[in-house]
Amino acid sequence: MPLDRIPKGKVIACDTETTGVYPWTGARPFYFSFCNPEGETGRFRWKVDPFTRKPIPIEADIRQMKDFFEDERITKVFHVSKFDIRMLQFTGIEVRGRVEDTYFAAHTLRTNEMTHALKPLAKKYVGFSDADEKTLDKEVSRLRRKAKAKGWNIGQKGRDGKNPIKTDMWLASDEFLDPYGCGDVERTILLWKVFEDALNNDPACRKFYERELRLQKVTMEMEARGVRVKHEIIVKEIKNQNAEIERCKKILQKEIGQDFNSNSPLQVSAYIYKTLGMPVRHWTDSGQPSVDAKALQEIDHPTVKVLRQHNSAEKAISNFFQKYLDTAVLDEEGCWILHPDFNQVGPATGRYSCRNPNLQNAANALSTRSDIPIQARTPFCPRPGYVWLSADYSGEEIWIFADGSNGDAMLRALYDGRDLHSDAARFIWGDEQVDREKREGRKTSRAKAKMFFFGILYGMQEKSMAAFLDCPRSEARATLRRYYTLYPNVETFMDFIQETVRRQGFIQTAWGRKIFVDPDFAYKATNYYVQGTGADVIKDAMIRVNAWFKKEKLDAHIVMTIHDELVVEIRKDLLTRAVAEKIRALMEDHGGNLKIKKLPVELALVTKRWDQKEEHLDTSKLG
DNA sequence: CAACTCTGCGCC
DNA sequence: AAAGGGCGCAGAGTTG
Repeated sequence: MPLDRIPKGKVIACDTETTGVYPWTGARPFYFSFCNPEGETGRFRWKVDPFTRKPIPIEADIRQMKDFFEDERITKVFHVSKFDIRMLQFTGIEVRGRVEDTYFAAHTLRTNEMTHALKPLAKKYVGFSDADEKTLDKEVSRLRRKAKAKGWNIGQKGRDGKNPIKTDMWLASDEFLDPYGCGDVERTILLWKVFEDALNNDPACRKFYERELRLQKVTMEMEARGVRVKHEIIVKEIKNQNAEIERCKKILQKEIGQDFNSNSPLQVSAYIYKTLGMPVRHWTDSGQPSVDAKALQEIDHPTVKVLRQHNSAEKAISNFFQKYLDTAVLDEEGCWILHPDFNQVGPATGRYSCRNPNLQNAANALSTRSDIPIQARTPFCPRPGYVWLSADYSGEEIWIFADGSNGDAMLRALYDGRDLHSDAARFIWGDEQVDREKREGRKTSRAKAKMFFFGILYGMQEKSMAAFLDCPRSEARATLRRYYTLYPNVETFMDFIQETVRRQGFIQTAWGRKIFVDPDFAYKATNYYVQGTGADVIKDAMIRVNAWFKKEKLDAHIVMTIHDELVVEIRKDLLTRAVAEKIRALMEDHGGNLKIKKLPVELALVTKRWDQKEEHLDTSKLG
């Protein structure tokens, strides 16, 4: 049985159970558990009002927890500390002193772990059974049905898309909840013992673990600040897209059938390949005839065009605008704000990922390759009195590639400010073709050369390359050879990286951070190097930029991080030339981890709406 | 009903 | 032998 207090110790694992995952709309903790290295557990449990879902705090517990969490001498260990620290903040409890995080540790030590969730990790590394979760899940499912009948306010699906069972643990009795709640802190402390040793034995690894801990403060500020969206624009966009859906639906029902569902790949496939009798040219991974955009684009048929317009409109609503509407919250100033959930160590490469909503994939009609573009950035805008400075590393991948591979020709071209993809297009397909396209206002060859580079980087094989270039394999091979002649480092670097993976099972970014790669998938490793190094670049930059804002007490805030881009919200009158250039310089400085002098950063300005970004900001025009 | 896979698609 | 990398999201369809 857990104690009704916090066990003694210098290092304590902590966890909270909550009424939801989204504190911005009222989710709060109602269960707080603790475990010391000796395995003694303790917990506080508060009642939850079944109609408001609000936990009823006990003042004495809060006082005890404040004494504990504010005590700088005690190390607190969490699994995904960001979540618990924020939940505690919303309860009026500040977490001070050293924080350790088994989630960060797991990811830093083994980037290729199947999952970094607490229960599977504990099962794998310390043999801790995960049976308690299933037992509790079953009980909560049962109680949810009873609660529903009583008219209680039980968790709805939505917002996070997660199982609402996880948000209704407050329904369970101690008998069911304690083994689970205290199980998690027991797992955490056991895992920490293992991971702490591992980190101590690997100082290089610890360096990156420490960086994640420092970066988390930046992440939490970024999320708390959030991103403003205009509610009325979202509503208007949904209305417009709905009208488009209705228009398309009428045509599709008339042409194909009353109950035709264009969201069903199965039904679309039947229509395209059976009813219309089109030849199958594209296949899905599992060998089914594909009806993706690429396949449909090749079919010149009026109804198919309507089908694609319909799907685009549906996606605009479901994937973007509806999600924004569902997750936006009203702040004190009357602005609608999105508070996304950034994951610092989601991707295996060390990049950030983002969800609820994902701000890293907001459709941008200006840069999309689709011929039916979605414009999802229209509702995004700076807060009143602020502007956005959008700073992105221009051509980051190719700079990192050239740097890592010591590509003389590539570096020379980059330093000369040449357009590498244009050069490559000329080299591969000839001046005549490129010049002709230029006169006709097209950039087909250049775009193809760019895709060619990324294809190589992503490990594209000859077969796909031939399909991409629409030529026989022999010709694709010849084209690749010519590309290698222009940039010899591409071939040697790819070979070197893949050989490294086969030999040692991991690669190292320019920062020296290890990324583990399955030797059977060595072709992925070159991209891992570039993507992973890019992650190192922006993570260091975020820490520097944020620290400088703090030091200068500047009313400026990072609001988004999009792989090679930072969006900074800054009070309008503070965005001077000096400030803009300082941000640029802080980002361009790679701390000597690259051989090149700097990674060039381009600045852009957003004053009204994200989709009306003014590119190539000339900072000399600022005050 | 919840959890899973498959398909497709937006971004870098 | 075969493979274009990394994500999050939603809907359809299946499974238990």
